[in-house]
Amino acid sequence: MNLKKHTIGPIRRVGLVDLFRGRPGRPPWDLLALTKMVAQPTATPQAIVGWSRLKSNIICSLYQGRSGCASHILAIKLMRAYAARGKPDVTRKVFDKIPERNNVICNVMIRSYVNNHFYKDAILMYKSTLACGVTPDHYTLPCVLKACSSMDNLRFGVQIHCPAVKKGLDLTLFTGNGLIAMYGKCGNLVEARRVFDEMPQRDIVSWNSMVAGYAQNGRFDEALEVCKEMDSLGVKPDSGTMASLAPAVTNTSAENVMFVKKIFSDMAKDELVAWNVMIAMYANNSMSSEAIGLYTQMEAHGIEPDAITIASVLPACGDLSAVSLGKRIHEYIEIKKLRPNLSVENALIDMYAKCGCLQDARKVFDEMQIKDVISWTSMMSAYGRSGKGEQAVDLFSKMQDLGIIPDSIAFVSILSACSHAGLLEEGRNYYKLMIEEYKIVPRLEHSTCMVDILGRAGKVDEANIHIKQMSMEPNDRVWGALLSACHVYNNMDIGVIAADRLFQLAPQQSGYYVLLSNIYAKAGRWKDVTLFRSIMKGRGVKKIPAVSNVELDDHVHTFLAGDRSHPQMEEIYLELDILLGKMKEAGYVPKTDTALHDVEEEEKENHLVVHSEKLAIVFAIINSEPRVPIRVTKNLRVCEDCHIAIKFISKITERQIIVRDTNRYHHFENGVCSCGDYW
DNA sequence: TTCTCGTCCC
Repeated sequence: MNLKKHTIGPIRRVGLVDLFRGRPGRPPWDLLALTKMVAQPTATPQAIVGWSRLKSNIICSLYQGRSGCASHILAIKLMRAYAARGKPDVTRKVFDKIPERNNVICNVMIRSYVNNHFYKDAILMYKSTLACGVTPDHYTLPCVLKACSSMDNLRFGVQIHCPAVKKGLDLTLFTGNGLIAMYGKCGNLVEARRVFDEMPQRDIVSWNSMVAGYAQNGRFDEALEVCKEMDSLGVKPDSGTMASLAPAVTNTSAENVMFVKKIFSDMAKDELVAWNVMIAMYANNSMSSEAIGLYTQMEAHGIEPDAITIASVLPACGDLSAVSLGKRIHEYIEIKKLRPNLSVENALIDMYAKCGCLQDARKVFDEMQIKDVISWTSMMSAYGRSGKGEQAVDLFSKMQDLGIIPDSIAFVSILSACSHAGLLEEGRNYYKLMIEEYKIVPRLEHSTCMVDILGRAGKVDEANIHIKQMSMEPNDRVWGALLSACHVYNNMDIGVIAADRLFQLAPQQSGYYVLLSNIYAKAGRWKDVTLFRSIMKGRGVKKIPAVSNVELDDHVHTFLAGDRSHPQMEEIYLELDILLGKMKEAGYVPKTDTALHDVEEEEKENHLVVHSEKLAIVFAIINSEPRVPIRVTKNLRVCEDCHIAIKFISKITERQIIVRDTNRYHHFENGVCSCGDYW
C-alpha cells in the first residue's frame, strides 16, 4: 500500500475522524488499513512516523463523547501495533487515554509488556487492573504467569494460582499450561506435575512444558522419561518438544542424541525451530561436522536460517576452522540484515577467533553498536589464544573503563590469556582482583589457569602450593596443568605426584600417561616408559588418535598420524620428502626426545615425520595457491618437533601457517611462531 | 492467549 494515498495532513485527519463519527459501529476502513500496515514488520519508518503524527489526537477524538466497541477495536489495534514494534511505552500512552477499560484492553496492555520483556510492569499492571475491579480471565492469567516464570518469581506465581483455582481456571488448557511452565521454570517440579496430572485435558504444549521443566532443572532423565511417556500414549512430539528437550541434551550421551534425532526424523521438516534445535544439539555435543552438514541440508530444503540458526552453527564452523563457510554465513547475515544482534555478532567474533582470523574478529567487534560482557570476553580470549596477552590486558581495562562488570568467565579468559603469553605478574593481579574487588569465588577453571600461569613460568613448586590451598577438590584439568609444567621443566618429583592423582581421576585419559612417559623418556628412563605402556594396555587405555583438519574449498579434510588413506597420499609423501630435505639443509634437526617409544633414533624420526599436522600442511601446500594462509586444526597439543618443523616450513614455502591445537593458536610466519615457543 | 532453540572460559 502506498502511504501517499493516505495523506496525513491536518485536514485529512479531521476527515477521518468525521468519517468515523458518521458511521457509528464501524471504524473507518482506511484508518484500519493504515493501522494494519503499521503493525506489519515491513512497515517503513515513514509509515510509523505518519502514524505517530496521527495518534496524538486520534484517540482523544475517537472517544469524544462516546465509548463503544468500534473505538475499542481501533484502540486495541493501535496498541498492538506499537507493542509489535517494541514500543510498550507508547502502547501505555494509548492505554492511558482510553476512558473505559474492559478486561480485553487490560489484557492487551499486559501482553504488550510481557512480549517486550517488561515483566515487572506487566505484574504492576495486573495488580492495578485488579484494583480497578477488572476481573482476570483465561486470557489474563497465562500471560501474567509467563511474566512470573520469566522473572523466576515463584511467590507471585503462587498468588496467581489461588484465584485461578477459585474460578476453576487452573483446569483450563491455557492457564493450566501456564501454571506448569511457571512452576517448572521456578523449580517446583512437584507442583508442576500435580497441575499437569489434574488437568482434565492436555495438549502438546502441556507435555512440552513438563519436558521443559525437567530439562531446565537439570533433571534430564525425567525429561526424557516424559518424552517416552508421550510416545507411549500416542502423543506426537513436535518441534516444541525438541526445543524443550534441548537443555537436556548438551554434552550428553550418544544414545540421547540418537533419541532426539529420531524425533526429528519422524517429523515434518518444515519448521525452523526443529532444524535449529538439531543443529544446536550437534554443535553442543562435539558433532560439528554433523551440525554443518545439517545446516547445508536445511539450505537445500529451502528453509531460511534465522539468527538462532546462525548463532548455533557458527561455533561448529569455528570448531572445524571452516572459515570459508563461516565467511559465507557472514555474508548471509549482512544480506538478511541479521545484525545488529548480540548473539550473532558474538558468535561471529568467536568463529573468526577460532579460525585464527584475528583481524576479522576485531572488525566485527569494532563495528558492534552494543557490546556486552560476552563480546569483550570473546575478543579477549581471541587475543589470548593467539598469544597476544597484552592486547587482552588492554581490552580488559577498556572494558572496566566502560563500566562493564567482568563475570567469572571473563576472568577465565583474561587469566588464560596471561598464561598463554607468560604474563605472570598480571595473572597474579587479576586473580587477586577477581576475589577481592569483584567477590567472585574462584572456580576450578580459574585454578587451572593459575596453575598454568605459575607452571609455565617455571614456578612449579608455587603451582603445587596453589593446588594445596584450593578450597575445592582439584579435578584432572588442574593436575593436568601441573603435570604439563613438570613435563616442560623436567620436574620428576612433582610430576609423579600429579600423575598419581591423574591416574585415579582420569584413568582413561591417555594424554596424561603420555606426558608422564615423556618425562621419563627425557630422563632416559626407558624402563619406566615401557612399564607405563604396559599399564596403559592393562587398563585398556587407548591413545586418542591424533587428527588434523584442514579446510579446502568449503570441504574439511581429515588426516590421522601415519595416514595413508587419502587419495592424494603418494603425492603428499613425495612432497613431504622433498620438503624434509630442504628443511634439513636449512638446519632442521628432528627433536626426538619427546617421542613415546624406546626405539632407535632413526625410527623415532619416522614416527615424527608422519604426524597428522605435517600431512595436513603438505596437503594444503600442494592443493592451494601460493601465499594463501594454511589453517590446520588439531585435536591434541602440537608436539615440540612439529612446532620446530612448521617454523622451517613457513620460511621455506613462504606461507603463513596457522595451527590450532587444544590449547591455543600458533601463527607461523617466516620461521617464527607467535607463541614465542612458549606453550 | 500457553511451551521451546543461540553467543564467552576449561
